[in-house]
Amino acid sequence: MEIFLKTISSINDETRVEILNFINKNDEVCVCDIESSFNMIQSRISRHLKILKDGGFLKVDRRGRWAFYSIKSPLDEFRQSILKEISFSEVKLPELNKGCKSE
Amino acid sequence: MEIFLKTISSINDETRVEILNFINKNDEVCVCDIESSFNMIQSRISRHLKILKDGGFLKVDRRGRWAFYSIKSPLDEFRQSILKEISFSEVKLPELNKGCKSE
DNA sequence: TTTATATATCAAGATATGTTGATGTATTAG
DNA sequence: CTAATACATCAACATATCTTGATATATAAA
Repeated sequence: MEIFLKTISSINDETRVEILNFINKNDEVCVCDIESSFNMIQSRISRHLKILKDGGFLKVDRRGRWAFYSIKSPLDEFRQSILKEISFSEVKLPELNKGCKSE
Repeated sequence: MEIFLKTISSINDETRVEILNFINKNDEVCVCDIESSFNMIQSRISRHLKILKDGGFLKVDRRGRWAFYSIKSPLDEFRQSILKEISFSEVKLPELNKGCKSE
């Protein structure tokens, strides 16, 4: 039950659904790209990413000073059905906007 | 998006997940049966039932002075997958306890 | 028609969650 | 080593949600 509710609460927020859909469509993105694509401050993005990760949807790969987030793989059937439902739900999908100042 | 979030928020609560699972296992129950099976006050049960109904999971059939709740039928694939996941999630399932004083 | 039962809804208080700005940590460029 | 960049976390405030007790409505029994 705990895991189920953690999964559900992680997607019980408009911003997180949009971020999850964004990552799902863009394969792998770093925090500053999400930040500039959504025009939201970094602490907000970071918090939501943590919740989505704890909800079992995302994985992180830290390379250099960046944290690259992508859909966890393999993803169980239930979370897959959620991603599918989200992609059918006309969620706002901003353009990918590279926000990092270095490389 | 609105519908998706309404669906998700309706199951983002331990009590509602338990009630939903309870109704799913018992086919059709009235409010006072849920009230006495869960040992919760009526206004609380009533509120949660409304939210689950608005979330697209339940339907009501009013007969006499009772309101009988059951799983909405037909149920779309996404909500079906949620019910399935709940039944796999070791949710507390109280005994059906008839709570109505009349008949 | 008066009363009891079944259910719904509302207001108030308690609790949980989201947003922001500040600060902490890690990595890398200079 | 110092400074800049990328990211995480925390405290404070704002907002949303849940619980309870009171009240409203509807049905049916007496």
